[in-house]
Amino acid sequence: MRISELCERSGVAVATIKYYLREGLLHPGLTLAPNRADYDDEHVRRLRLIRALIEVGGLSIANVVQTLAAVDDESVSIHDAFGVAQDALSPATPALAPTPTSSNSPTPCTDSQLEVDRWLRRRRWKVRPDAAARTELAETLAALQQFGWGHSASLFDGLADYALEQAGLEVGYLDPRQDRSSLMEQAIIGTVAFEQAYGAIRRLALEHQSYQRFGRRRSVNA
Amino acid sequence: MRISELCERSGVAVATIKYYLREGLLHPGLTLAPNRADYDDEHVRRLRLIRALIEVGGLSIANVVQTLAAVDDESVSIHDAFGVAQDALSPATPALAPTPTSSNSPTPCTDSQLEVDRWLRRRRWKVRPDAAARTELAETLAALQQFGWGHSASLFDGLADYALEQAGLEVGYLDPRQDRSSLMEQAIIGTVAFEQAYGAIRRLALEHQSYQRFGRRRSVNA
DNA sequence: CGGTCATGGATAGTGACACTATCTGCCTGG
DNA sequence: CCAGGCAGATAGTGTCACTATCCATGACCG
Repeated sequence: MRISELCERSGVAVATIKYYLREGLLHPGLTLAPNRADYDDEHVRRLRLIRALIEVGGLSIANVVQTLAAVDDESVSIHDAFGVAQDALSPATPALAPTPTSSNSPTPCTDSQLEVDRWLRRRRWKVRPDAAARTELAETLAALQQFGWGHSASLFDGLADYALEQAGLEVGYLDPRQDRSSLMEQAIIGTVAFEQAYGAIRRLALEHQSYQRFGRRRSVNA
Repeated sequence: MRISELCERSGVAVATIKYYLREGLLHPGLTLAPNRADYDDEHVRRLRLIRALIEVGGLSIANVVQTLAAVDDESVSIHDAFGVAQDALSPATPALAPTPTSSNSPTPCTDSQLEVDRWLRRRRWKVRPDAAARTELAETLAALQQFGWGHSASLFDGLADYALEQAGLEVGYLDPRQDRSSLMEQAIIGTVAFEQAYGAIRRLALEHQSYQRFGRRRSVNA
């Protein structure tokens, strides 16, 4: 099919498809002539994956490139794919110490980092030492502490018990007998989409619970 | 204190503080003279909140403005604050039907939306009909369905049970006898930070579980 | 066979965003 | 009394994800 048909089927604008081709997100079509190329269902499928990663997962183009590279690289195992998807989802940390004019250190993040690392060891979770989520969790812990939410990483124990269980279900859902690329796609979409889903559900639950506790009397404010 | 001291104490660059003042994120200091203004601990505190919302929650400046407006508006109840924080966290939906060159409809989102709404009714969750998280969840569900993860919103039942429990704990942790602004801040930070925390923990758990299932034999790929 | 028009490929431009830099006069502390 | 920090205003920067324009080509249509 030609690019215009690919556009129609995927709902992605032609100019955007060309952009994705340039950036290497989408494999080039089969060139039939200098002004002719042929795209197939694989391209439609890939575009769906790209859009899902961007719209649902909120990934940047660069992260999508990395993730897709892992999908296409036959030497990357499913397990590694989870690592790739995980790191792509973790918001980029603005590196260490941007030193904002003053070299003052409002960064108790090192402490939190140590605490998080200890906490992971206690739980015996096998996680790469350089997993991006470690840092993210440390920063989050630091923020929570600053605003009066507990003090230690054991604050996360309940969360972690459940996350472990949920992750087990999710990983178990994957059927290793599927063809590799489907499996990869499913693993990656699962990683990003369930994360968004839990976030949304959590916010809905929070609203519901706060209604039960603080609501009913409509904003009368004493 | 003057702006340079505020900068030192908060770790935010002077130029950035000025920017926040312009954008209305930070209340102006007490003007003592055309070239003199006085800032206090409230400003330091507010800057901490702003940075936490931006760095931990990933909120845009515009969302931070909205959220802080709710914090400062005495007529907004705690319950409403959860709603505000929730909507600020939900990624902005690119409106309805951007019609990307073709008016083809690759949007089964309406179906998912109906399904999500029915699902919420079944659970008897009291949630604003226009809560942003509803739409977000519908889009996520659509994506999951496309890639072979189940079919109905009951996919989320387990997630929801746990989220409800967790949200109950979180809301229960707030002490209504605290002064209003602290309570608001704590509620808002809790909303955004626990969401990030769960995301990070979930990714760590996923990596651990996938290691148990697919790992050990290092990426040998058959 | 000739005209038209979508296409592939390249390059440049756009608008949003979150700052960042510069400039202009002031005060004010030393 | 004057060097220097400060408030306030305006303009500039870099990144990101597209989007628009251009050009030469060649497929399809009559």
